[in-house]
Amino acid sequence: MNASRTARERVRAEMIKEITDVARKHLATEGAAGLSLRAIARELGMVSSAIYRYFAGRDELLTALIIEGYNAIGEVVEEAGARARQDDYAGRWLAVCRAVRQWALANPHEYALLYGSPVPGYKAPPDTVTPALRDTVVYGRILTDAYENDALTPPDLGLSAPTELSGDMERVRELMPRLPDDLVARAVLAWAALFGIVSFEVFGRFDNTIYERDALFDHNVRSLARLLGLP
Amino acid sequence: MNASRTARERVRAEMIKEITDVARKHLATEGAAGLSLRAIARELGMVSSAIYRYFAGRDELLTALIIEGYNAIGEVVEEAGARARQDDYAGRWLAVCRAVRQWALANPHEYALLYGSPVPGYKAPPDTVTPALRDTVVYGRILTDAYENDALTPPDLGLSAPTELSGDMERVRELMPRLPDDLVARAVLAWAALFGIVSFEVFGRFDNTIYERDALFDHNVRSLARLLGLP
DNA sequence: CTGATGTCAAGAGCGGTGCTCTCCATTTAG
DNA sequence: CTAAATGGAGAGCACCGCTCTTGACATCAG
Repeated sequence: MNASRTARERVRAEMIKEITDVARKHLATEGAAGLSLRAIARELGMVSSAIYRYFAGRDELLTALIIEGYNAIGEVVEEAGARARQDDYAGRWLAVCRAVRQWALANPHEYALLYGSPVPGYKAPPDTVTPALRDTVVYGRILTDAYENDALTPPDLGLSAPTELSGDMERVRELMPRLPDDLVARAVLAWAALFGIVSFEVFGRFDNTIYERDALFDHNVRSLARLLGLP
Repeated sequence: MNASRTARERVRAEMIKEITDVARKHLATEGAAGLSLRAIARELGMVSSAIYRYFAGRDELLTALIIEGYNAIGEVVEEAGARARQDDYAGRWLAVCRAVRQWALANPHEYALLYGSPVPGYKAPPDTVTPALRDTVVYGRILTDAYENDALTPPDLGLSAPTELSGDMERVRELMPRLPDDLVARAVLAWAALFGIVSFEVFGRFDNTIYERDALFDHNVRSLARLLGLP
């Protein structure tokens, strides 16, 4: 009976996978706004109402795609970070940044779904939190590794993080243990800057102006590395 | 006859303004995806098809809102930059950054429309280009002013912009004349970083982690100022 | 003043959407 | 074997963008 029950659940899981596969394909071509349950059902040869046996609605399907997306970018970032020589912290940072950018350029609509405007009316459920942090975890580990091996030598900017930030910095420190507040603040800045650069490029803000995008990206990311104190 | 024709055109212009006003209100509450021509018409007490006398379709209305948005943020940025002491370049930079952030926080949906994911299938017409650059023009002027008064002393990061970027940097230099390539590259980085930070905050990426957002923003923006060489 | 012209609101209608509900065949569990 | 759970199909609701036709009205030329 356990086997038969598993049989049903297996076909159900397969159905869910088919739906999300088609949905991801539509998302890639049309964007999140163009994601239509009816179109998905049509492509799967079933009627639209049948989709509701598997997803409570459009939002739930979107959530599944968001989680998949975070895991996808998290995975490429993890792999990129792992491929670099582990004691080459700047190299790991560069690899991570390139992985983020490459994935974003290859999957612009998914990137927009994850890092662009939030879908109005859509509230991210808690299950998205962990996948959403996969890439950031890799980033944090690089910084902590570098810091513990005395490989972080950030340039003095004549600034230090205000003490009122200590609570916030403490929370961020979960991702990058042991770093002092000043460095945590810089880490947040660099991470936000990375996605600012990538978003500018993916969302078309470089059109008709910047053409040597690989070179500019690498250069900017290296500048951020220096800001963080990576050699 | 000219007067009468103007009379007609005046009521037409007023109609257009009423439509965009209502549309902006809906945009602010529902977001771009929830912008409905029918709902706008309903609120104006007319039938949806009448809207098409003034706008060719949803996209054209969206374009009007985008242009208005760019002008709105451009205006607050211009004013903020003008209010600061003109020889206080770092102060002007800080004022501009704060203006961007404040406007974004006050108008999150409009900000998302301008700097978030592009609306799928929507192609920005050329009329949006000039308004889109209003804020950036202010930014460029600050940098050029500072540079010409020898007030830009960027820290040496041991990097210089690769020569293949010279063409791109030349184009960007239209906004910030005379700056050397290295500084132009840093300027692009800092500008993208600014919008990265603001987007993180507006799009909810700081939720449950960062609470002292004013302080963190100011600190990060000051760090960027140092990176640019602003005192 | 009259007739032609241009403008615009209204309404009907098309094809699309998310979502709900009922009906029914099949599969599963006891 | 029977009762319950499952899931597909279909109809239908309210909404959407958009198009087309119709009729009221204001403007203009003769």
